[in-house]
Amino acid sequence: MKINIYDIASEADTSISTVSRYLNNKNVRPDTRKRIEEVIAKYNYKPSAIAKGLVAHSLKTVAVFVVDIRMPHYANAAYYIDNELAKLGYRTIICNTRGELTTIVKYIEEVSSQVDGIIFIGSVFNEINRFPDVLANITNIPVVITNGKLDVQRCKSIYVDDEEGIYKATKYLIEKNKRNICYIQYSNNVSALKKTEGYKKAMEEANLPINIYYTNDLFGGYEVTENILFSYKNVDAIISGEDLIAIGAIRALSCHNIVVGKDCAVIGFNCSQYCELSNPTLTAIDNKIEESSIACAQSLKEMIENEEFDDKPITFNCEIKFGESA
Amino acid sequence: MKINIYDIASEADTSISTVSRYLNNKNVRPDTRKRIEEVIAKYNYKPSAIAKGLVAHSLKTVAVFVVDIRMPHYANAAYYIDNELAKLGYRTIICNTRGELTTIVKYIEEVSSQVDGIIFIGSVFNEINRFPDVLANITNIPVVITNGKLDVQRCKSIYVDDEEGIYKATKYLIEKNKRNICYIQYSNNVSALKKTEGYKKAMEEANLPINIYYTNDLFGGYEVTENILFSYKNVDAIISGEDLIAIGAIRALSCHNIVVGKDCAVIGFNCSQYCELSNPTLTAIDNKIEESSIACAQSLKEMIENEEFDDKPITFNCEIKFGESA
DNA sequence: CTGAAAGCGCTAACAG
DNA sequence: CTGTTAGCGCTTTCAG
Repeated sequence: MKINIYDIASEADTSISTVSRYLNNKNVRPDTRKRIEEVIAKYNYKPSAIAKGLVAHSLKTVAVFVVDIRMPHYANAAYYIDNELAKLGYRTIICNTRGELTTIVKYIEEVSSQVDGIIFIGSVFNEINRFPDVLANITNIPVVITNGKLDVQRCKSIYVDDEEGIYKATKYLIEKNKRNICYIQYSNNVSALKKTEGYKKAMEEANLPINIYYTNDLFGGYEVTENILFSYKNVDAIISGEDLIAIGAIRALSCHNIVVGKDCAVIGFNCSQYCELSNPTLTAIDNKIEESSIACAQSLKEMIENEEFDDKPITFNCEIKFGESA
Repeated sequence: MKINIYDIASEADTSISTVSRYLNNKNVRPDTRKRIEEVIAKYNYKPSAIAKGLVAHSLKTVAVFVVDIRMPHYANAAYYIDNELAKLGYRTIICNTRGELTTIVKYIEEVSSQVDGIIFIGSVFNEINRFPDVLANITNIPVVITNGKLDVQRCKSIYVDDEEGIYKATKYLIEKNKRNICYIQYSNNVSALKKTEGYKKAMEEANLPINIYYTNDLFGGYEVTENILFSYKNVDAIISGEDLIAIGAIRALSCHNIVVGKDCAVIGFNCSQYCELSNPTLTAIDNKIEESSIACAQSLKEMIENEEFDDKPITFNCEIKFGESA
């Protein structure tokens, strides 16, 4: 039933090498070419990418590890990476790990012998360094990681200066005469901690009180803000390391009849599309997802195709993108 | 440099078949097993998934076609599908097509000879039927499509009754004494048109005026609603076939000091996580993304692993999930 | 321009 | 339990 290159060759009365040449756009005499074309059309033959892959030692496929594709940050990253990789001739396998070590390990084991390289999005994946036997799986292929560094031969790091981003945001609020600025930390990976440091640094420099709240729930901004309003009544600004938390904060403030942007400023992080849908629209730190994602894809392609690569990390700086909330 | 099964066999002083048996957890005498294990560990050997795939005629990989992974609906679908497929032993290749025919064609050609099956999310992909030569690419593998049917041998359809969903929502508003209900149609694929039909049907049955507005911009809800407020001042309810449009509508209404949920009701569609972040929270049609996505994954697995399959379409019905906006 | 033959790394009879 | 052998479907020398 399944047609292969031998079938085509015999029916077109030529050799498999000639069919192979035809398939790879090499020189084939017009009449031979015509016969091959007819047989291929007749049987609707498609060469096996797997067999091709065995010879080429590559399926032109890359795995992208994210925490959860439903979160706008990862969805954006996956979108831009897939887009860029497609241009560069690679397919994208998506791995939703939920940040769970067991899931990460399972995906790495399954995928590492099938892909040409791996992109890890997010500092959670630094955890892998603690498990040498897991690391061993990716020792043969190039990897790119954002906001981190893996202890393997061929690893490229793409950094986004999260700390500086939140520092900038905090400074901005201080300049706008905000004095009671709270920070809501979401999760506790390396990036989350750095962001918190940025807040602390700016507040300390200005000799202002530090007030940090925590949540691990992406939709927990509302609840945390209710706590803030209860425990820190004169709050006049809230910053969060994640847009969705900030949007939750806006909702809570509005429910308490606090005019967001005036009575209390709010700044988010990631600059996801939802900033524009928030009411009022959210001011947020733009952490250059598109640029950094494209850099991930391009760097990995370089590493896959050349033994040598520039292992100097790439760093992107954040900017504030203004909405109505601050 | 690259180690293969021959290297392991010779260094462990046994045959490749024995190594193969070891790798596939078959019976191997303890001492032989031990030698093999040592050599494998020494060289950090990982069997090639590609070579395995060539023999098995399968890489245990599935392609999922979406319009844009950044849209919550597709992100959710991709998440649940990846999750379910992972449980079933398959990897997920993601294809962001933006709904562009050329991109769809390109991805199909690249991917069809590499994957065990394809899942198409969304009625846009019905367009493929118009191009027999594209269809020819997927004639050898099983496909699953939501809200559509492709003219290939092995196609399973998973439907979500969008029309009924919007019909239900409209009826509900009518029962709540809303009389000037507008509908905002987003994009114009089969599903979008069906939703509009659901609205029309309910309005006609109740002898109420039909007012349909259009946008192709996922973030265009704000603008359209401004138009509505200008041209149809006594509007008392807005329904949209997409949550983000509805959230934009809420924003516009609020800006005009119209109390959403009281003066004007708003109902969205998809029941994405952002319903809860909206201010006020959005009432929306739950179109069972999790259930239908799992059904996609399971159906495709059945089709991949069995020549026979139940080609009866599966249909899911929508429910209203209440927030504060209606 | 074309064909024969070797090989990519693994699995699966088959005979021992 | 183990080794030999023949593929899986393609690319790539190397002669012709």
